[in-house]
Amino acid sequence: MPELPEVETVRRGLAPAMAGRRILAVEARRPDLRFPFPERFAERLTGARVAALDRRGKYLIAGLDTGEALVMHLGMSGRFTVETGVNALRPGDFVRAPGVDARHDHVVFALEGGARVTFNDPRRFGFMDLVAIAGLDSCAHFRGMGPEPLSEAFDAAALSAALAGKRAPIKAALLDQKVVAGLGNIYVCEALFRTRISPRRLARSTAGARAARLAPAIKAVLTEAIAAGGASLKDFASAEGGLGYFQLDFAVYGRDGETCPRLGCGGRIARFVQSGRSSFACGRCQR
DNA sequence: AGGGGGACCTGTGCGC
DNA sequence: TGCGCACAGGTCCCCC
Repeated sequence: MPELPEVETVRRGLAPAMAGRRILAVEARRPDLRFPFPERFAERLTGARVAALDRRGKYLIAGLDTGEALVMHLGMSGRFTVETGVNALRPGDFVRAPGVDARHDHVVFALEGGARVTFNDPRRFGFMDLVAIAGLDSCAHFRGMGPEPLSEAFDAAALSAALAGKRAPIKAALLDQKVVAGLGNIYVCEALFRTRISPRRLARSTAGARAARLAPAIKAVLTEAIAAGGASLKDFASAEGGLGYFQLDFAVYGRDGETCPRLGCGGRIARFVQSGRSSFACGRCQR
């Protein structure tokens, strides 16, 4: 479920249970997710205090007082469940989010303060890693990663410079985490719709005026999505239901065949495949 | 060197 | 009801 807004929503849901707390126990129920867990994964985490829970792009970063950071990625299907007051629960009281199959509970953290945090990931495209905080920015996960789209560093000039000269379609360029961090298939489609740019347009032809429209549109669509995710945080914290991902009203994503929502356009939303992934766009108003 | 396509997994929904 | 196929929010690796 994870593009930047979803990961940020997860971060906000996990922070109260994890930030400032000591990790009392860790259980990794299999040797790997997408990648093998780091050596002595559980031992290196046990007893460590989580200083803060941060996010970079689609990654969650739990900085520890051991000098290491727990780096987590949700992949396509990763999700966390938080149960608070576990000590008060009796056997059988376990509350599970609908649609979450316990067979795919791969990592369980017991936190000081009584919370139990469970990572569930059916497809196992997610992963966890332990990285020295001193070398975090230059580690394999973050080296070369583009700016945070909601930071001041990401503006029209920065985006324009990153797109200049690129022969790839703008769709592919915006999915490239080196151009800007955190965008995925949904929000790229949505940002391109808002700016009336065709996903097929070559990135280099969007440098300049179109990039100047894109940068603020990307910030807006992400900000709105985070606000919508935040609305369902209560559900998340109580481990009931998902994050309201599909409660969000996307203008074009998943709306193949529908009439373009742009007032007065009258075009039709088409689905087509670019570099193996679905794009959704209006053929009339997006150029 | 940059970019496209396949691989990695499991689950779900659809048409037949 | 059952089967096969297409498809799903991401990233890495290989090959051109």
